[in-house]
Amino acid sequence: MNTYRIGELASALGCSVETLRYYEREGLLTATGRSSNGYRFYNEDAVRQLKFILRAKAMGFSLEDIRELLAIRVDPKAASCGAVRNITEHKLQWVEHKIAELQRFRDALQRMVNACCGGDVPAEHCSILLALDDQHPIPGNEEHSRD
Amino acid sequence: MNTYRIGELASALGCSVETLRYYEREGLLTATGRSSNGYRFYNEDAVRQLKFILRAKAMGFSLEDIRELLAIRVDPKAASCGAVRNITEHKLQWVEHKIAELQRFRDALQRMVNACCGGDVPAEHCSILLALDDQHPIPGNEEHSRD
DNA sequence: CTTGACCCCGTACCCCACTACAGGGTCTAT
DNA sequence: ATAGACCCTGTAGTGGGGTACGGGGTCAAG
Repeated sequence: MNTYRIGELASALGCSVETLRYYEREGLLTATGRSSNGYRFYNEDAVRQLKFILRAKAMGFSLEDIRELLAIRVDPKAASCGAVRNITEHKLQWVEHKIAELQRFRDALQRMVNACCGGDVPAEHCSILLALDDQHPIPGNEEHSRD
Repeated sequence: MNTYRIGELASALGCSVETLRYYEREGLLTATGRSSNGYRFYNEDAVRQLKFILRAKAMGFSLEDIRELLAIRVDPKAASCGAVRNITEHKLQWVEHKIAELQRFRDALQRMVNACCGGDVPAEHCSILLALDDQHPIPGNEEHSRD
């Protein structure tokens, strides 16, 4: 099985060497091992784990969140499939909650954009500014907005 | 016109006195004036501006975004409605991107849960890493999972 | 006239997720 | 044998968005 040195891994997945060492300190990604010269090395499993971390981060998860998500991978032989499913179901609900939250943001922003003429017109009556002022709620803001 | 002291304003709108002083340092909300004793006071305009800031923050705008929006709000004749919409649309796209990624993740978790026997079996195949790894989709779960 | 709530300013500190050194060791090519 | 790329550790700094603290002034009630 081929292995990677820290710099190879970093450039392969587009993060910095310092970030990898930081993740190791934070317990998110421990190197597969050390060569006799003390250099870290990483195998394909580590590569996959790092991919996971970077993706999760791009989704807006904090490193703390990611630490928890990684824990789902509890040493697979020791844990029962049922236990893992419980954790996963719990996380699933949590992710759905996050999605719902973001969708509310999106809907509010969308309503503002829709209501805005967006032209070269002076922004005196800009409906976005008005919406943020909450003087005149944008139509549809309260009526049928069951998310 | 009635005015508020910093503590009154803070408790009225639910932020801390320190935050208000911080916003002043950051140029987001300057007090209407100072009394003879040096105390800041705020009028209704300031109250509305703070409401604006807090709502925008709740929408997910950064203080930097808000600084821009405020500049427009304060002098709406000088700015076009389109400029305001640009900022908002940009944020909107960002949020939509996050939602899409989260949904992908949710689907992966869902597939994991569905594929899991949930029994007392060792969890060797229940890896969240596998679930997110496009190279190794959970068998039989790629066909009808278009949300 | 003291007590306590409120305000002032300045500075330092917090968390998060890095990023940047400094000072050293290792490996490979020339 | 030396240059240059790479690696190590440890510590310090960054930026965003505040929060806490120390030392002091102000003001109304008792």
